[in-house]
Amino acid sequence: MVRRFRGEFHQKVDTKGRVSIPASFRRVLENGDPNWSEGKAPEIVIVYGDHRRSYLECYTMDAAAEVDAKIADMPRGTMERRMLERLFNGQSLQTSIDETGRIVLPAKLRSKIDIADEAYFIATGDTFQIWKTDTFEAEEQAKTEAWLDEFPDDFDPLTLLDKSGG
Amino acid sequence: MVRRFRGEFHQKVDTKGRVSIPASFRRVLENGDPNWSEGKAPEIVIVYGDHRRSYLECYTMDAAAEVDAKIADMPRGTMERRMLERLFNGQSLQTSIDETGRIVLPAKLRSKIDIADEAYFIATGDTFQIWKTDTFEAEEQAKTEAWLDEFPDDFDPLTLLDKSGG
DNA sequence: TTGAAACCCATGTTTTCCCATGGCATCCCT
DNA sequence: AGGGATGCCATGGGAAAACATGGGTTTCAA
Repeated sequence: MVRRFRGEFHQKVDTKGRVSIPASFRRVLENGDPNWSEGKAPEIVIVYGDHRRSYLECYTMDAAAEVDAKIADMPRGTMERRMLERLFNGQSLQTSIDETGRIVLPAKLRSKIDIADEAYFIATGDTFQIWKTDTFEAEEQAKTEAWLDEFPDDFDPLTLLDKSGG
Repeated sequence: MVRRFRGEFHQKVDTKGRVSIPASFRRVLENGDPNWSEGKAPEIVIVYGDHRRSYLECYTMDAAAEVDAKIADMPRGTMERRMLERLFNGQSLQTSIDETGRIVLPAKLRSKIDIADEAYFIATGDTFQIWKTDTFEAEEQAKTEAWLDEFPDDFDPLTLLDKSGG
């Protein structure tokens, strides 16, 4: 029983916006959908956010429900709650994976993250992200490099594990 | 079985006040109407409120019943209850979705939120709202920007989830 | 008796569905 | 150990269904 997304993949996007979800991600989505059973189509929540976000963040149904519950626990009428509702309920899309393992990314989402015929998938634990390859390399890799540069050459990020959370 | 509204849409409003309810919202309204069955017209409750409210808030029948029940639990004769009854029962409208997926927004409601030929729909979880596009952008986006300015450039609002609730 | 609401019909577009194929890894039989 | 057989996977294309939208005509109540 796989619970966490792992790995990175480059997938083709066809003219209709169809993209194959990497098979290993599908297993996680299936397990994370309480309504799913063998032979059925697992569902997924894709958060695209506002103009400043340049990638799509994808949630299993369980993970999305968890976020929804947390939002519902926040006091009504606060700016925080309002903003999160806007982002998570408004600027998002729920869809399902077809029998061939694909989803359709509507033109709106494709143009938002500026992808044409290829998408880059990368796991982030209990969600995964969809990027335009170039954007990811420019934005994220650069950030990572910059961050790592602060440490010695032989620095192992895993040493951080024992510092914070404990 | 979809229970929550998700997404945002721009829909045309014709001269008769007819608007298509986004298909994915219709699925939620159908599921949230105890009297609905295949081929029938799901009902919806639209709360328009007093003069200071610049959007329409739309409830499934179940969600509306839930609010009604909560109001009914309040002590009779209190100002709070009276006010909520006025808002929720008085300043609201129950209607149904026709076979082509549309509702009719009466002239009164259209002029209240000042829409002419386009309406902006945005999900907020167990309800959705209808705005004039310009109003939404002016009021809400501005608030959002102002709020986000307090945070770093790459701030992800979802980080707030783990701060408060815990 | 007129304006608005309800009803019926029509159409272009988008989305979904169904079918098809080549590649790759695995399994299994000899 | 070879070598097909098997099955999942990523991807493509056409047909069918659903969707958003428009227009006319009848109803009905003020």
